[in-house]
Amino acid sequence: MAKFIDPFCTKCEARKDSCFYMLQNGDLDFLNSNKVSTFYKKGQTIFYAGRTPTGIYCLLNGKIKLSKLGFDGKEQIVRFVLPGQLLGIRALIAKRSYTAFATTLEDSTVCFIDKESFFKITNKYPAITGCLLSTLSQLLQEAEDKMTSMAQKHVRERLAENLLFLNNIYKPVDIKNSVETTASIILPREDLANIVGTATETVIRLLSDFKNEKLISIEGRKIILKDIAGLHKIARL
DNA sequence: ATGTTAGCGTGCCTGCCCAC
DNA sequence: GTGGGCAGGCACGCTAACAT
Repeated sequence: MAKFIDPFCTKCEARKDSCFYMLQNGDLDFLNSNKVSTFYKKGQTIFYAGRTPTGIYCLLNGKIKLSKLGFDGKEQIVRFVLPGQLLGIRALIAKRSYTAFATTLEDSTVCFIDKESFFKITNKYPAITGCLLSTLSQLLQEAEDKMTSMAQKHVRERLAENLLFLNNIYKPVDIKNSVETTASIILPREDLANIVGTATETVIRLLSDFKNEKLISIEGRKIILKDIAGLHKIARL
């Protein structure tokens, strides 16, 4: 279980994965004195759709899901946020309200930087703006891929695709670059269904099929991928 | 130790889409 | 029009985790 830690930005492990990696010591001190670190327990909401952003959030440790509610009140998970990634950047830059809910998937520590301080830093470092543009482009690419997948793939294919995606999310940092190594995915079936865009029962049935086909193993709530190549084939990747 | 709750798994039924 | 496949929804039972 994650513990609350409030490091100086100079010592922040997550910073090397963020757009703030190029900041010099003086500016790190400035960032450090203008950030507020908050510890959230699993399942807590960081911000709600409709709220006006007053700054940005940077995830220090833990995992966060960004989700939207459909017309019928059904949740759709649109993205995961990992340590070092920024949260709420699109709404802040677009000067719009948040369009999604941010909820912790596990105990997490989040740093909040008010928008004045954030824009002061980005104005001084054009490279950060470049990094943000790159990040937003990547998010757009992912959204387009997801849209295509939802429109053209069957639930079975989408589930395989998302299991492979989650495998990367849940990999420990030290084996992150290993293609074949698998992780234990610990996510409620309901959340999995909300990512795939289907019903919980359908996910349970398909997971059971995958298990019988020896593509995965299930230990309680843990899902472990056994046949990465097989899942790739099903997902048509 | 016991009761409660949340999550998981399964069966059954229904609706939609497509091929014939 | 009909049958088959796919997917969703509802109901129910089981189990593990949690609270008292």
